[in-house]
Amino acid sequence: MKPVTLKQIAEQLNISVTTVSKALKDYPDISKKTKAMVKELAKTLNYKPNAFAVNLRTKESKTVGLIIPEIVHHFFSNVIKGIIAQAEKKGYLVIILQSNESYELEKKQIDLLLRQRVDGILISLANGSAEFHHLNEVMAQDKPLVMFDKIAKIVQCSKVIIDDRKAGYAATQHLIDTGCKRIAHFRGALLPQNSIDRFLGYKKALLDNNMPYDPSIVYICQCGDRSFEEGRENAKQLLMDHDDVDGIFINTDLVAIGAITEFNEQGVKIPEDISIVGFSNWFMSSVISPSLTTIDQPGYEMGKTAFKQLYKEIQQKKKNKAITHKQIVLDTALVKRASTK
Amino acid sequence: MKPVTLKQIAEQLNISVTTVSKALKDYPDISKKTKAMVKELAKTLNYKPNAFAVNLRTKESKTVGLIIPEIVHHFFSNVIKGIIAQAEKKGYLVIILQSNESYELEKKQIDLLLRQRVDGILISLANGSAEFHHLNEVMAQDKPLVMFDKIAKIVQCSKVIIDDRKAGYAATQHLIDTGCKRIAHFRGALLPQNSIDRFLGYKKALLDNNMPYDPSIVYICQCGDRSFEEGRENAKQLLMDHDDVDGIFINTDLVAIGAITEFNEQGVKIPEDISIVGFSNWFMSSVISPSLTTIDQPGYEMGKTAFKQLYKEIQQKKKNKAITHKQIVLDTALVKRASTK
DNA sequence: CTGAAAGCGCTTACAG
DNA sequence: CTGAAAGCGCTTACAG
Repeated sequence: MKPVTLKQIAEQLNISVTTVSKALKDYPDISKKTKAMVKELAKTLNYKPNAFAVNLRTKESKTVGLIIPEIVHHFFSNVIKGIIAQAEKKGYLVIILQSNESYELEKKQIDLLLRQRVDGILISLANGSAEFHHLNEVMAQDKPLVMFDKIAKIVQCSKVIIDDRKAGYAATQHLIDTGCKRIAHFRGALLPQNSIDRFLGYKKALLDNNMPYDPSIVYICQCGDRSFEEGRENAKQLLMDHDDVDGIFINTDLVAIGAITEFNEQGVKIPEDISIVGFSNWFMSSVISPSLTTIDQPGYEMGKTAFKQLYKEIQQKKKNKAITHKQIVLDTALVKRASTK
Repeated sequence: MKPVTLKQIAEQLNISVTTVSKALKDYPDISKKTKAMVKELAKTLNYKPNAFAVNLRTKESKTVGLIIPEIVHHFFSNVIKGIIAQAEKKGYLVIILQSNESYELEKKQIDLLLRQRVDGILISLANGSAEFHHLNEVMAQDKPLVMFDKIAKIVQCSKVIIDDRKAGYAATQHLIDTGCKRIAHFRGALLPQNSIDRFLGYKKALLDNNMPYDPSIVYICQCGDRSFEEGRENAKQLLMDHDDVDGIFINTDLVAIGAITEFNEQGVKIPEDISIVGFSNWFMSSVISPSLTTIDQPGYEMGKTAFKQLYKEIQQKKKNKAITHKQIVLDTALVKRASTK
């Protein structure tokens, strides 16, 4: 059974396609009688407008694209949920693509979305992305672009982020306040702005408290698929190289959970021997033992906010107004649990 | 900057739109010279075909819809990942919608996807869905539909599932094999087929082992947003009502983790006082303490398989062949950990 | 209040 | 080897 078209309705009713179209959209210049007649038949025939045809005419797809590094991820799946919820409210559909932390894929996916003529794009960058020509291309086409969480400062578009530096500072300060004397850091990969900023917050907190910054107790993890294993490995290495460390600020909860698992197995007491602060407040951080002190990062809200901003820019563009970029910083909060004193 | 069209390329080259279109698609009846010329200019101008126009002509959208009860969910996010990965391989985009376990929303979303003229739909049902007219409508339009995980037996379409009854049986048998004498069950909501089947597997294992089935130690949870809390509440109730229970088979890991948390707090020893088997093998089940024995449910593979089947049916439809429905059952495995003896 | 006509950007059967 | 023409299903400015 092929979908019903306006033409079929028009023919059955012996009126023009124009009138049918206008009647369904409640144009004021159509008689009540005609409207009622058309609407009834449309309902009976289960008419659904062909989105392609509408889009082609109106140059609007009511669809946005979302590129995200990883879907199986507590934080990002909350962001997705927020975006989809907000998009649905405004009558938009969301096409989701996973970049797998690959710059090449990300580039290809931007191209796919542009072909698809989405009305706007939401993106959280892959770790590997250090070159942004593909993003500038989006903007060159006057297509609204909003970055969130993993952003590039240099790209001129709206951004929704948290203050990673401040949050990293708060996490480290908490370790200091609870008596830690030698604090290590498991940082994220080198490129992403947020792992840089969390690290800088860590460093600043140390210096502000007259504690020496020692690069030999800063460990790196890629925070991809192997986050949990990286946490274990770094913890193991740390115990071997620096058994005087009594606190660690860890870039991501999943890495922190790996570290906790390793410490538990080796009989290192948390927080007595070593205190740990994570980052992101994944659900599982509240149920492991000891439960993890961490920084709460509002994923759902970030998704909602990012879509709202994108929507605003889409509207601006529709009205031929200049698109105004905005940087929105969401609040984070330290969640104290059992992994710190 | 507006997107470049075929017409613009044609004008610049002083040839027809037809020729440009054919050249870009490597039709054999276009000269090599023309092809080279067209392709070069297309590249320079950064030409991207307008998907709406193509779709309108070809009646294909190269897009599929996915409706899922919940996105922030270890199992489902793995399914999504599998679907997207497979879709990308075949050049398809995926529009994701979350039904929030609501039948009304699900119905509305099916309608949205049909308007969008997606080439096919993948769905895992909301708990509340007991009426399937919206799904039959999809099939009435000859639109391929594949259900996965949360299915309705009565709907005539392809399905990708696990054998929940067998898995529930295996989980319960494991409790029996490890010495449990009185085994409770925390089942899922009443409607979904898989919570029914897991329950039936539990029941059959009891009977096959000459153990009495006692409905008073079967607790229900909705397994929605409040899974964790439901696990705690049920565990608390169980301790009050039936302190002779020494084993529980729990419908979902997240509920089981709630129960474990409650037992830990109340000083009930796992597995000495009570053994627990969960279902789904969420990542966090391996890191909590005690780690949770559970049934591994292959989410990523389920997503891949579901898309593959959908793709097959889309191809069949394109060739005007009859669509052949298939029920695919994926393997599960018991993962033994510390919550059972 | 109604409708003929143009056009969105493509594809493809057909003619030459 | 190339191109004119029709058409996919809509929307909307315009005429009557």
